[in-house]
Amino acid sequence: MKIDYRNILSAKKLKCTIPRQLVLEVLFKSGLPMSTEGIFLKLKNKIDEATVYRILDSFESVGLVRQVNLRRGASYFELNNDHHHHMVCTKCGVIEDFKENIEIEKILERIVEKSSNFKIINEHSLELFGVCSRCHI
Amino acid sequence: MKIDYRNILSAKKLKCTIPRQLVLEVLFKSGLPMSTEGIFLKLKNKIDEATVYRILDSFESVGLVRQVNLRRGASYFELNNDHHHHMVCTKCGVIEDFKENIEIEKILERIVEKSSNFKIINEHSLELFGVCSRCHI
DNA sequence: ATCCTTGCAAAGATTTTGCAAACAC
DNA sequence: GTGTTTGCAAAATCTTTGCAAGGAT
Repeated sequence: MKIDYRNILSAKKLKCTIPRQLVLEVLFKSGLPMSTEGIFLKLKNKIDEATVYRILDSFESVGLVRQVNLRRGASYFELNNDHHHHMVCTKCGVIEDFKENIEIEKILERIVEKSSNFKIINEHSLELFGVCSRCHI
Repeated sequence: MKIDYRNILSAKKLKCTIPRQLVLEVLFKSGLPMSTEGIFLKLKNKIDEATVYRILDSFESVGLVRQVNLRRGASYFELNNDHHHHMVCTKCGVIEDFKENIEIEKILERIVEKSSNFKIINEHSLELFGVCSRCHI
């Protein structure tokens, strides 16, 4: 199936440029969180690394991507389409997604309601850190 | 109440040095996640910034502190004593803690059990991003 | 035609490293 | 005394910025 990157960008009122389409494509094909450098390397000699930073900024500010905390040196981003979270192996770095859980959502809603201070929560991020079966002795 | 930093360190088999005690003290007194730079500034002229990095590394590897994802430029760390999570205001940066929720823990356990790959989860990190009441129009 | 985006190069910020001196045990 | 940790300075890594040229609508 062919993905219409132009449509995705214009829906977010972003101009449809080659670099933006390329970054979108890389993210769609990867399906996993990627670092700026990772994206840049996939597109070596096609676009500048500073451009990757700027594109991820603009994508994040319109909600196309979200930042993921993988506790590594650099920032990681992934598409913000289906909501899910991650298990990260602290030995080999492999990432496994897990689907958003409706029970957790509800509990979080209640927690926010009880909060003194916060009225609006736009997003949340949940990561589990452990050891995958390949790395487990 | 007086906190015995020496005891905390030796329980983790870390040598009790002045810089380590100072970093511990700053983290205890702050009670909130702090960046390397924040800790360094609190201790200006007492210890080197590279030392702060090395101390946080060693603290993290023995589980004294954990890294927190605040989606800012630098890494943030906090004491790993009582388990809790954070709501972060994306406008002003204020951080509010919320207690770990036993229901969420149980759900996460079940998710891990169902996971194909992961047998051990050591830690998890959950952050909510939104707008606090002061910043909300 | 106009405004936004890109590439390039340079600067800024964050983090790591090597090594000799100082310190903990 | 021995092995670890620290300070300092330098390097490496990650990210942002200014500006002129190029591109999208």
